[in-house]
Amino acid sequence: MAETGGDLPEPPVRPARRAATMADVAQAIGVSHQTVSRVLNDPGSVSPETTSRVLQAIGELGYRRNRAARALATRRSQTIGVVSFDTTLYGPASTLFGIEQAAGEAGYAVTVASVKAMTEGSLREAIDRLAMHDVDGIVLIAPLRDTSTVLPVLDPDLPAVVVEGGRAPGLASVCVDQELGARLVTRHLLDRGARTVWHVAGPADWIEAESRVAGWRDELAEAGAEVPAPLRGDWSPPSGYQAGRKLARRKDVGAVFVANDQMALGLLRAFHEAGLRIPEDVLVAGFDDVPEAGYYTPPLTTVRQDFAAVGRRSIELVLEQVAAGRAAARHQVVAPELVVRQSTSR
Amino acid sequence: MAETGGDLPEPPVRPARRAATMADVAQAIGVSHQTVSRVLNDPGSVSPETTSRVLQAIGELGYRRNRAARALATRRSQTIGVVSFDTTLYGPASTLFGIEQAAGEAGYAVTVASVKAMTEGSLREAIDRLAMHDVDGIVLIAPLRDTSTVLPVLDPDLPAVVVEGGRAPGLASVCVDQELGARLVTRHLLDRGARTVWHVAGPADWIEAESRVAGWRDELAEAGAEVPAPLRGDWSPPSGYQAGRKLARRKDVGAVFVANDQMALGLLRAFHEAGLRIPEDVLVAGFDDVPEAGYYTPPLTTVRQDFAAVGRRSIELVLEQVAAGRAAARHQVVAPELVVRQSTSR
DNA sequence: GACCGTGATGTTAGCGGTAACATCGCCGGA
DNA sequence: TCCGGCGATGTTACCGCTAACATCACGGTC
Repeated sequence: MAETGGDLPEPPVRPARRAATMADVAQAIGVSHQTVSRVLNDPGSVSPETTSRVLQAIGELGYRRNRAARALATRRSQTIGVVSFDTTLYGPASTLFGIEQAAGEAGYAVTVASVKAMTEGSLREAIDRLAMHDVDGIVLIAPLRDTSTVLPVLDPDLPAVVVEGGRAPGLASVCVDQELGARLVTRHLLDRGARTVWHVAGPADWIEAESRVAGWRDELAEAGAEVPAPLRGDWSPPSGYQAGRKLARRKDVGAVFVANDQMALGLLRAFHEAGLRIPEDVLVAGFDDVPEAGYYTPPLTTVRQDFAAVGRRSIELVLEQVAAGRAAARHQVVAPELVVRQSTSR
Repeated sequence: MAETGGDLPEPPVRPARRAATMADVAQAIGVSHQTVSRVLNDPGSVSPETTSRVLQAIGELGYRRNRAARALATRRSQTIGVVSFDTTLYGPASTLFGIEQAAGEAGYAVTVASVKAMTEGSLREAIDRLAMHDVDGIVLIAPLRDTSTVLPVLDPDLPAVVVEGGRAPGLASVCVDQELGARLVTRHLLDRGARTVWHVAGPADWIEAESRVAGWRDELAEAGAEVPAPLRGDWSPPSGYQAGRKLARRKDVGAVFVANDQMALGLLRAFHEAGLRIPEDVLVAGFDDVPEAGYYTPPLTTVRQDFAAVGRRSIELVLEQVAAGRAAARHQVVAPELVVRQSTSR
């Protein structure tokens, strides 16, 4: 996309004083700037005596690398771009935190572009904003089932990892094993005496939601239990509340698996208002293990996702591609963990 | 702080092909690269005919600005650094989201450095990581009362804004009016018939916590009500739970103002376990208005903070300083809003 | 007709670094 | 003793852009 005048802000006033450069360090001790560069980047190629003189001068002059110059010379920015859906939600916020920690440890900066809707248009706009900052790679937290919105907006030459998304040809990806998590919690509810398990699912176009539906459905089928039609939510507490009101009107609901903890909270609210006791009357379980889940009324059984591990793995994969100079369609899966609390303990 | 060899990752393989440059665009239509630069940065200084030829060539060649070169030439990176405490918490995550949106609209990238503890050491490390990326300004989400940990780590020449922090000489800042929020909710509880209001406060060294204590205390004093000693939490649900257990043992607790919604959730849990009914037996209110607060059992009265506005104001202030080339110790206050729900409706 | 000012565009240099090629001295082998 | 190789360091050029200075043509005024 071409930029035109007016898109960027006016370059502001230059800083009052400039920092020491390699040329300054070199001149101070009578070596070439190339020698200073070698000390920092290829230390074995400089004699120990010269190396220590250079390091001392660096310390005395307060020299600090100039990222812009290095990026220009190497054509690399040491920056990873992250495109994410709503980062005030616990899952994306936690994944982003993990990404930022892992990137920092690898010496990379993280630039974030958030999108409000996972449409091709808003993804393209976010990726264009990142491309303007010459990121070396992209981590795309795009939990959509349909990767047809993702592939057209990615530059095939730019290293990329999709997190919690569908398997796309040629793309690396990291995800938590959603189906396994759903199976674990469904099995748990059946083991606690439920004849079948109702399900409040996430949005139909989210691959996480679909995987959880698949895991719940498969586990029920394998147990020979009836498979009721799932209800649909949008991850928010109000949508869980509405689903809870519907389920509360039925007489045959003994257990509910809710696709995330926030909707589970809404559902608990609705059941409470309808006079249902958890877990005496209905077993309830969620997914995610948000920090508050242990303090719901009652404390919620849930499936814990290791978002920090997801963040670390995605940085590992994207930097592997950056270092190799080419894409690598590797796929990594992080295991979930069932956390049993009072909402299923009767 | 001087960098030495080994601190940065090995510069990776260069991209396979290089993007079009201004020189390419210029050569394609027979003008100078300076003319191309003028079209993008000073459009009024080039004739309309030449301007349209340049823009067409830019589109055809897929020219995209090179940020590193421009940063080197102007000594500006168009990047704002954000230092924040735990960005998986709702407040910091929401503020960060607001900052990222506002910066994007102003044509700036945001680079984030998260810290786990608000100590001088970890703040310095985070700011050093940002300085390595030559940020043009810093937004420091540092809700500590004692700015003595903040001032030593900030470069006086680097534009900075402190968010939710103490007033420090020479620093710009943005905050929500915490005292006002605390007064509003305390007044509300008194108006609902409480003879006095107990308080579960945040950590003693957080300025938000102290401001909320001050607002609660002042409102009680003005109402001629007894001022009980506040209990201390650390913002987490478990700490609210412990406070709730202590309060539940007393016979004289008719209303509690909890310093955030997560601790309020824990306190509600403890009261429930002790057989106390909210709001029949005790009125309970929180602070923040997290999205789940409306679905607590019962739905929680709380004080809503406009984190998005905080984010926008902080970007406005930091970019004002960047443009002016000097610090401006302006201070902006965002008003809170009382949200009344069932936990105080009897 | 000459001269001066101004708008439009071109030329040159530098921002701070890395990479490629050059130079020099020393050491070992013939 | 001479020559070649290699380690350590220096020199030059370039990365892509902006800024400062230069050039040219045209129009207006004297």
